[in-house]
Amino acid sequence: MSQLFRSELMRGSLDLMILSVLADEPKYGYLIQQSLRDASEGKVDPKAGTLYPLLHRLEEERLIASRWEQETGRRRKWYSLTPKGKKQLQTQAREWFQLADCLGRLLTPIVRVSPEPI
Amino acid sequence: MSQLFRSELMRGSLDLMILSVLADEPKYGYLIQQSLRDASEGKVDPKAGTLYPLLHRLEEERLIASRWEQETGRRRKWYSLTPKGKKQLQTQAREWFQLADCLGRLLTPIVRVSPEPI
DNA sequence: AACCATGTATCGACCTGCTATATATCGAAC
DNA sequence: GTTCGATATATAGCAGGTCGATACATGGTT
Repeated sequence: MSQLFRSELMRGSLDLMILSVLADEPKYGYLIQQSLRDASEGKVDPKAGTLYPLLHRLEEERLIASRWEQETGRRRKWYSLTPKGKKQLQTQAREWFQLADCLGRLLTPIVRVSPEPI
Repeated sequence: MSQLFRSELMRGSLDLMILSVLADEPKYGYLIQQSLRDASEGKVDPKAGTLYPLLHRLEEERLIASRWEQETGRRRKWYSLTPKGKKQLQTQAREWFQLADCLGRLLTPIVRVSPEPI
């Protein structure tokens, strides 16, 4: 079964993941949590105590905007990317790919020597 | 010119980078710093206040071992991977590639839409 | 002699994710 | 009809890592 990533490994990537799952359409917190879990096959699963403060921080930075909705009786806070957020997503995504390149180059000879045991 | 990565983005990856540059041969702190800077084209450049506490922590966890040497009059503390450290390097490297896969899948449609401007 | 790169080390500040806890609604099972 | 689990948002306090600033010392160059 897929294991959770160490939280320390994801630090600094989580906000990027949030922005990316909001790229297509607005989502509310609980749905964002599910989207991440689904997209990562269960390996990324931020707890509520992690997710909501992060959303508040992103909103404070004007990268996302929120709106309360009450369609079916249950109140939900829908988050969407602002133009600034879309720009930030592009920038951070490119930065992340560059870091991935660097680490990939560092690590490739290492895992090549000893492949993962089944 | 190449820019430094945000420190938050590298959190949780830096110890992995340290282990990887020690994979081939022992190095002392200052040399580790240079190795990372060279391997990353200047994008990864941990400060002394970051590097040395990290090395002490890795040593405390028995992932690396140290030995003072004074060949040319200048005292240097040489660090080398322990067997436990080699194992940890393998494990963390594979974990990192998995995370890279996840984020890659999340981000690929985003950067594909708007490629990096020259 | 002054300066700079080298070399190791510690401290407090800051940021971010965690656990634990709180509140509330909805649908299903009993 | 009420108990329970999933849904849904929120806050407080804690843990851990990177930073800048600072300190000290050596070697080579000018």
